[in-house]
Amino acid sequence: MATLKDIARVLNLSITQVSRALNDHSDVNEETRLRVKDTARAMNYHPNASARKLVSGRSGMVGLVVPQHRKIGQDSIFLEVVAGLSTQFSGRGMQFVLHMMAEHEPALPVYQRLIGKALLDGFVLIDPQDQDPRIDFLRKSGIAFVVHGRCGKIIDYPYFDIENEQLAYDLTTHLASRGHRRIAFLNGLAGRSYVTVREGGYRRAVQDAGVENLPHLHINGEMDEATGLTDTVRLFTGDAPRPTAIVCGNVRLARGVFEALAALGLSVPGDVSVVAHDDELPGLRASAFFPALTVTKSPLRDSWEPLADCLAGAIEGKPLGTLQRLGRYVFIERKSVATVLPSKSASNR
Amino acid sequence: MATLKDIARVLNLSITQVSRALNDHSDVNEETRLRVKDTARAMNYHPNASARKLVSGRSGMVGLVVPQHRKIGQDSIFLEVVAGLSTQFSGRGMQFVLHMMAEHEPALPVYQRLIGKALLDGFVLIDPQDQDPRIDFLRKSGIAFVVHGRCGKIIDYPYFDIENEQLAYDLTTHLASRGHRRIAFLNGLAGRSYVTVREGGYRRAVQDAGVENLPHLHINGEMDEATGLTDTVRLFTGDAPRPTAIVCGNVRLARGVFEALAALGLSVPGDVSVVAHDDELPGLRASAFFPALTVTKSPLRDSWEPLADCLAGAIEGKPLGTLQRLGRYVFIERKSVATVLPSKSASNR
DNA sequence: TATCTTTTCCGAAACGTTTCGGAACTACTC
DNA sequence: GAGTAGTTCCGAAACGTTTCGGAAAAGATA
Repeated sequence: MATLKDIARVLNLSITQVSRALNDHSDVNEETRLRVKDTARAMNYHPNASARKLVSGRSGMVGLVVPQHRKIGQDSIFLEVVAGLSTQFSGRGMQFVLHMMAEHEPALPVYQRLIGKALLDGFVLIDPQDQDPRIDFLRKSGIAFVVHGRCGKIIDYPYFDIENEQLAYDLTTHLASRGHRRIAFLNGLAGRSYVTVREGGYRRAVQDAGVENLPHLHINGEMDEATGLTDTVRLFTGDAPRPTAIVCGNVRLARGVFEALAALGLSVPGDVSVVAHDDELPGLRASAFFPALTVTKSPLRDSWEPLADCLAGAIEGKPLGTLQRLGRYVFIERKSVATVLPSKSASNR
Repeated sequence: MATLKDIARVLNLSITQVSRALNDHSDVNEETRLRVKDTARAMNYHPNASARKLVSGRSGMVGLVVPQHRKIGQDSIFLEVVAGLSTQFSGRGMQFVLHMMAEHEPALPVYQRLIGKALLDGFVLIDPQDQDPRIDFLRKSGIAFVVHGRCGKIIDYPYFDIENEQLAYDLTTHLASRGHRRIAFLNGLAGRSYVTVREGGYRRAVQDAGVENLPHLHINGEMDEATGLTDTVRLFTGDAPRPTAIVCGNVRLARGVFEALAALGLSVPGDVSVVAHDDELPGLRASAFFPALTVTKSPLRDSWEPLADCLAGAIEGKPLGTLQRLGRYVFIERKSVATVLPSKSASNR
């Protein structure tokens, strides 16, 4: 591999000057700069990342640490995350390191080790929990990072997030405004920050609508088809007051809900109205549901670019203000919601 | 971060001796070694990977370069590959770099750049093609690599592979031995080395069975359900002589075949016998088919450990003999094959 | 002519590690 | 007591880059 020394020898220049020419420093003759860049290209020179990291502290590498889990082979969201982030960073000439932990390995020591080795410039954090210790840890280590989501009270770190509170509020309120009084919410696994935040939005909407809050209508769980199906069956077979509408945390849950309702002989939206948040998961189109599903839409795919932007910015030391971004979502009304007549909404079954 | 210098200062030793103690060299007092290791742990020292790479040439990082493609969100094999390899390397204290290329970006310059930066110790190559230029390129660059599969005539590089020729031969011969004379083979995309090799095994089996080779019965294509379905429909609706048995390149194709046959009103194995190779893809169990599918089984999941082994060995400079491994497969006979009577096999439709 | 700027260049040090070639010391052999 | 062998240590160089603090040359100003 060609080094600075090789180029310097060929051009009869000092290593210093070659380095400065390649890095566009000011005190190098324009003609020299061109000569240097040309021969660098000709000798297909690439700066040695290790040497550069050693002296400048930058390696151009970022990391993602994720726990291995049994069902990872079917976790299409994980796939989306990895493919998206990798594409983003590769496109910026950065290296993307994927570190999979053993299933229940504690995360902090892993970050500790990786930081110790000093080869990563920063981390992407996904799936933040309500009180996520990783954030504090990384903040204290002084390494750059960006969070996909927000958590905690003091949000003084780079993040990309969508307005989960408002989105849950909008979905729930949409149903309430159509006369629904008992609205179920199939939310994600408790503990995840976006799940908690969405729960807040749902609560606020229920309160604003002046509806009694029935705890059994808010359900936490895995966000897959099977969960959507079983939760729906439970909602409509017990003795508890049954909902007339369901808000689903994502489209996959909604898929399960539709199946369960069909199996129970209930029609959408005739008997039950359904809405969902739509991350645009691969192989599931809300518009192709029957009836087409009313959603708030905010493609997960749009996250990777701002996330990579923010992390790159954080590494370069840009001010925090430019590193905190919110993604947009749109409300798309389709055919899965019906208006409830006052009399019907008062009946119990 | 603690460095060798820090430890040396604390223990009143030279940097040299601390380094040698930590790396278990012979000429350091046993008691010193312990003292060094203890304080290193106490100061939570981790060797700086860049510095190490710079002088020793090893960074402990390996890379996988894959092209981005439209349907990557649903490519569960890709997911399996990434999760499997990452877990393996992370478990060995190595870093796994995932580089996604733009959709039709040429691969060689990407490898060139990555090698130039000199931060990776080696590469994992997946999806080798019949004449894969990457292999020659990496060989010439002198960097370590391991191939998932084999290709070309001179196989003088580390690889992990399964016996694709023999496996296709076994599946086809199994059907021939049950009296089938027209056996279709739904193979993968032409050009991939394992597809070509399997085609060879199929050809050999057909020849050994003394059966006429009907070109229209060997079909190349994507290995998904949709392809299995459409290919089967085509096989059973044209004027060409129809098969009495089908060999599927994987279980997902077989799924599509089963669906198509059901739609066509043909029974398995009464009207058509079906066998497949089983990589144990997530969410698809050959034993849960109805009727249960006869397969050659060789879980993809068993590839990652030997692949990582071979690459690590290649980086350490182990002899080639230990770096070329073959995975086993087992033949599992179930219920999807019937014996054909001579009279029936002679009829045309 | 002497002093000051500006432009263009360079030597040397530094980053943290590994490793080569010895040095110092002890213990043993003849 | 000289030589040999073994054990335990260390200084210095090297890897390839960036950057600090100047230096040399040329032109402008006094």
